[in-house]
Amino acid sequence: MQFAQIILPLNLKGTFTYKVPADFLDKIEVGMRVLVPFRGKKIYTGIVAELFDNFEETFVPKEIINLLDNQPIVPKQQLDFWNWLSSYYLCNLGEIYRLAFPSSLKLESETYVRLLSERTIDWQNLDANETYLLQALEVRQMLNLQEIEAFIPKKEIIKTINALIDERYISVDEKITEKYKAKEIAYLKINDEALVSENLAIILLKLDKAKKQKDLFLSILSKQIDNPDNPIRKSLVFDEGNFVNQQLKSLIEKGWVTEYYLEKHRIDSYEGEIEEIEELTENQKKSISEINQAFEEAKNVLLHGVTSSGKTHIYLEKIEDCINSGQNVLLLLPEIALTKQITIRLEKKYGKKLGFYHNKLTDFERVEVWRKIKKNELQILIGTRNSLFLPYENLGLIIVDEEHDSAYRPRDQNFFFNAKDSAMMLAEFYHAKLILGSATPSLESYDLAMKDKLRYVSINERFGKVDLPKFEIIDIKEAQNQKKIVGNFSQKMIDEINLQLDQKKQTIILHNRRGYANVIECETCGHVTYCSNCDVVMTYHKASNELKCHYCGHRSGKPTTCPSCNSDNLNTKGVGVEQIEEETQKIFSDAEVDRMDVDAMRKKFAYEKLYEKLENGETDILVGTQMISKGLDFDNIELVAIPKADSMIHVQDFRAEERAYQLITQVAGRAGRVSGNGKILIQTYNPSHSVFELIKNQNVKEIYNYFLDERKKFLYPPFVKLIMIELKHRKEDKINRASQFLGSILRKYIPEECILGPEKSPIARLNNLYQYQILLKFPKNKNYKIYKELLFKSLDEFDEITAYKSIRKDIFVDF
DNA sequence: AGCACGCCGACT
DNA sequence: GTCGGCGTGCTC
Repeated sequence: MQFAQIILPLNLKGTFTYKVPADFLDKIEVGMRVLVPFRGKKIYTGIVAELFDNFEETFVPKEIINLLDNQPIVPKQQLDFWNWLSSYYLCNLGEIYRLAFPSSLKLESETYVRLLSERTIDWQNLDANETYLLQALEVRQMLNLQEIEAFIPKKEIIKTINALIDERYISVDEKITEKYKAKEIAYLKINDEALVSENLAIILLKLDKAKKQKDLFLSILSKQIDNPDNPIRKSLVFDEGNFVNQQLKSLIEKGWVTEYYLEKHRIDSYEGEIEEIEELTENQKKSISEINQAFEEAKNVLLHGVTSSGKTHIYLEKIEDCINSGQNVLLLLPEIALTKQITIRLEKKYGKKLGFYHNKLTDFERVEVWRKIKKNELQILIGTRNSLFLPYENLGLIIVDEEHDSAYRPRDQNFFFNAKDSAMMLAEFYHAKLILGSATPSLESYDLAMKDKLRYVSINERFGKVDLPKFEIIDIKEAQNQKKIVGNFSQKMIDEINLQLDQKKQTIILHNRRGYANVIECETCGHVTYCSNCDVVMTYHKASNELKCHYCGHRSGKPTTCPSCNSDNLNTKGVGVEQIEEETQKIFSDAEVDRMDVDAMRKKFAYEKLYEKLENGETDILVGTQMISKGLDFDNIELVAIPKADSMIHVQDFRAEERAYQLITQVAGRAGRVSGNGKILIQTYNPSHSVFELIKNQNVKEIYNYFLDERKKFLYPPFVKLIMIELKHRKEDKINRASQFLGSILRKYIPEECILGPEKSPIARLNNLYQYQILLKFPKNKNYKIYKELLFKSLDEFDEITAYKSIRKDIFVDF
């Protein structure tokens, strides 16, 4: 194979062709890393995507500089997966590669500047920057751009370097440096021949003159004799005896002691005792056998288990099965931080065979996990969506916990993909089994399960037959009419919370809106403050006494008078969680009230502190946003109150009701986990709204059928496939024209009824970029592929207009 | 993506 | 007059 298609870590379409030099012909394989030149001298680490012989020379390909691996680092299954992602989500392979690899595995050449000696420097004719640079280079022969930045302003660097190149004082080169360094720890040992007793006696005699050296020698010796199999840490010996390197050095020079290094793994593994899992209940056993049945039929599973039904136990059992059959497991979680329980359990059982992979790891830690997976040293990997890209060799089972969670499809980073759906494809490429688990499955998964494309396994009873929480709807309008209301709380809700306080039980109040008030409005002229970067009203945060934009993070001080008319008649509109907290504090003045939202949790250890308070029963009432629906498993919570449930429904998003259902049900799951006395109070102006009625009855089938009917009626997933194209640019007229143009291209190929827009995005400007969007509703049959091809074609046609190249284009498939 | 090349405004 | 802005073009 003479030629190779290489994936580069750049957001460019397709792959690039390189020639394989003769030395590598018999070594190179698909999936290996190579160093290739790209655009002048720059060198990148690419991935071999394909090898082939006949190449029609329409251009002269460059040669591969070096082969970095002895064996493929990206398994075949992963490359298939990348290709699928690229075509399904319309993103470039380079973007996927960038996301998949820790950056230390993607060596990139660095530009550095070198002093040439061929001319004597004429210092008179140099400007200040040129003088600085040359002086610096006289001290250190080579400097990289970052180092130069320390003493020359960023803007002037290029100019300075170019001027000096012209004068032939310096030259510019590219250098590749290995970034990853194993963390090494120094150990000491007495050499074998020194240990022979007659030698030992002589040594000790000789050391009589050097007291400190003798002490050091003896200190090492005693440790080595006490524990011959344990390596002796140098730092430990030094700390104990206050030794210094010079003393060690002379012992080494005399050939009595050796200093050696061992690689330390940055990630500490669990070293405690290993524990067996508990016995399963009848219900759980039944689910297991249903799952086994499904696996035998080569079907994947949707495990729909009410909160605290013990889904985790079932995962553990299936993980065990998979490992016993000699294969490995990937357990995906929406976010690693909040899911302690399963981790602890698995850690106790699998110890060092368990690995973690998530965004909080440093790059080097990621590399270590990569290597361990590659070497097949881990049997279980627990991780967030990025762990889909690890180089598994022997994957037998993928579990996606909380499969409905929107953290699997974040909209604001990289290219868009849904980790849950991607996991299903990955499982297919590996011929691995898959379990999606949730107490509130996404409608899409539920629909698949009803069609038996996923096997539906449900557990509708809590672990230990604990009763499920009861739901009650409070008509706030009626309460208002009867004047039985304080602020946002009906008397009924207040009474119920007081009842809990009397019994020393804890209460959760859910209000899913950050800040104190949505807006500060001038009552005189109607002025409201908009974010300077976005087309969004700033939210008032009382706790920090400022206005915040929840979209770009912009902050500004709280105005005391109207910025427009100077009136001091300012009023707040729209209730945020801070205000609910304030009211709660006022109404239940003796209770300890805490708030849990992104703003309150920003401080270091805020979460840990709050968690402890809750655990110790110090907190009586916890007020929070959707954050409180995750990971708070406390036995003493019995009441969940939702004073303004309507705010969750009145969001313009076709998933709003589904999300409201999921959020309420998830929070409800926190109540009465042990006692079975859980109670959920939902306050609303629309007590007869179908969603609330359905939630109250908790009839899963009815709820999902209702959602499905709605989606069918208004043509939304799972009945159609949605693709959103979002165009962004600093100039509104440009983006307007461009999106109209893209719309017209699309209409040329695709039927009118499939295309909505272009129109301004609900947030017309974000971070100073104007946004327009086009929504595509494609049929969910064989035509989907055809339409998608046509979409490809349209986008290509759009890209040909050079004037629109600077427009940012984000594509959200199945968003 | 990023980097070079090329054509128009505000300054020594 | 220049410096530097960013629109445009290209990368195997």
